[in-house]
Order: sequence, then structure tokens, then C-alpha cells
Amino acid sequence: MGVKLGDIIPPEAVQTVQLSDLSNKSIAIDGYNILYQFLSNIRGPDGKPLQDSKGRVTSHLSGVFFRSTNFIKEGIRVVYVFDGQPPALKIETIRKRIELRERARKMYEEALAAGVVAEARKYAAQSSSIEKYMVETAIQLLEAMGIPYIIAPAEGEAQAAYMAARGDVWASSSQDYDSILFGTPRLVRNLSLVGRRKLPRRNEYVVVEPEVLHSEKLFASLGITRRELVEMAILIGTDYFEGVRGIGPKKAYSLIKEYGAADKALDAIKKSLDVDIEAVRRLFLEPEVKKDYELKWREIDREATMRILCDEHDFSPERVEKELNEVESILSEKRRVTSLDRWLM
DNA sequence: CAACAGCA
DNA sequence: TGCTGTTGG
Repeated sequence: MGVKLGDIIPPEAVQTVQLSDLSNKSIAIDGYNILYQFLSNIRGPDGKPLQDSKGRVTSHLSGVFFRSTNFIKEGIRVVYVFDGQPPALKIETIRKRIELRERARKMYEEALAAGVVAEARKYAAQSSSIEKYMVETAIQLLEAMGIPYIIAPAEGEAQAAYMAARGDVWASSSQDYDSILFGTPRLVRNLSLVGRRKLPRRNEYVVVEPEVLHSEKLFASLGITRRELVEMAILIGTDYFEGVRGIGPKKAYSLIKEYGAADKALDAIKKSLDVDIEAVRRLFLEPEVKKDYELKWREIDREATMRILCDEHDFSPERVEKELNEVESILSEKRRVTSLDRWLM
């Protein structure tokens, strides 16, 4: 979800990159965003998620494990940022999402019963919801892998943006554009290993490279400020409320260009919004964030990782061990080379 | 989503 | 070796 800015992002503000370009950089990842992607995508052909012998879903653990080892191999340091309490304004959005999920879940069961496998898979993905235990097990795994995480007081994206703005991490990462509104200087999108993404409700794939969106370039190209982008978002609609009917990014852009603020634009077109506009501004411009945190990356605890994945959740020990060995050998090779470099200097 | 097996 | 379909839990 998030604010729909896709259509007006100027290409010059976006830099497509290779994963290796992010080497030695630190990135704050929107934890819910990524768990949701894993949960909806890592599924069998009929839509069933991976699960252990006790029936607990493990798709997200597979995703977190393999993606994390790959980041470590590349020298990319990530910190997971999870949502805390949703802002009051978001309650209605959350209620609607639950409703949609319920509908998708019914469709999933119907399709499954009718034996329409592809159809079933589509609805299964839409019916995914992140349960509390999934976040808890993901956090256990992160701890074992030496990857830091933060539970934000409110919105994870706001927290990640704050950390990037303060320079504690190089960038924040999410599929949503909300981070820009929250003030991130750099937003990494499509942060996955293989450059392909499944098209929604279709069995097709498109090539998608990781990209870095530079906020300052975006503001400069559009000739607006972050504050004005927030005004645009108010007209377009956000996760917190629906915007004005018939106004998308392009109209919002010209309206804010002309009138400068959402309320003035609304007056001009004789429309109104059933929302406290001032509260929305505060939500984006002065979000509630945690300011005291420590980011510490440690070595992988192999035993703990094996215990969680294999003993607790029935992952194949051979498969996990193979990956851990690869991480170890790549890291030791890196250390060998860098110490040699240092010696040569 | 990412690893892996199988095939050109 | 690179590509494509299947498996993982």
C-alpha cells in the first residue's frame, strides 16, 4: 500500500543498482513490509505457505534466512524495523484490510475445493496476514544471525526514515513511498536477490532491479519541498484515509504547485476531506520515533540458527549448514583480502 | 522469494 | 553455463 507516487517519480531521481553496489552500506528495512512479501510469495503451487510439523508457518523464516545470508555475503548491513502501535488515524484502513483478507481467504478455500490451483494461489497470497508469532520467530532468527532489529513506537517506516535522516544508516528500504514523506534521504526499493518479481494475479515475471530513490533529487526535479509532497499525499490519499475522488498524483501535483497547501487546493476545487489535515501533516512531518537505540552487528551464531531453523521448524540441516558454510568461507576470504590490502598500504 | 535440479 | 520449472517446510 502506501501513497501512490509511482506515476510522478522523475527518472533522474532513481538510480538502478546491483546488490554489490550496496556493499559496506547499512540499510534500515521495513520489517512488516518484507515479512509480508515473504509470506505472500513463499508458497507452494496451491497457495499453501511453508510450515513445520506443528503447522506453524515458516515461509518468512526461509525468506529472512536466505536473504540475510546473502546480504552478509555482500557486506550489506541491515537493521529490521518493525511497527509498534498503529496511529489512531490508521484504524479504519486496518479494518478494511482485514475485511479484504477475509474475503480472499474464502475465495481461496472455494478455489481449493474446486481444484482451481492457480486461482487458489492468487487468493492465498492476498489472504496473507502477519501473525504475532511470525514476527516473534523472525526476531529470534535475527538475534541468532547477529542482525539488529528495532521495534518502533509507531510506524516502522517513520522510524527507518528517521534513522537514515540522522545518518545512522545509509538508506531505508521499503516497497512503499511513504518513507519519502517521513523524510528518508534515500529509499531503496526492490531490494531482492534475483531481479525478477511476480506480476500480481498472473503467472508472469518481470525483471526488477534494486533501485535507490534520492529524495533531494526528487524534490529538486519536481520543484517542491517535502512539506509540499505531504500536501500532495493528503489529496491523493494515504494509508490513513482516502484522498479526494478523482485526484491522483498528477492532479495533486499541479494543484499543490498552484495552491501550495491541501486545504487551499480543496477550497479552490470546492471539495472537502473528512479528516484532520493538521493531524496528517504532523504524522508525516513529526512522526513518533524512538531516538535512543544502538545498532550492533554480530557474527552468526551457527548453533542458535541451526536450533531455530532445524530443530524447531524442520528446515533441512544439510541445506542450512551448506548456506552457513558458504557465508563463513566468503567472510574469511574477505578478511584475508582486506588484511592483505591493509598490509600493502 | 531464493535454492536447486534438470536440461540445452 | 545459462535458462526454466520445481521445491523448500
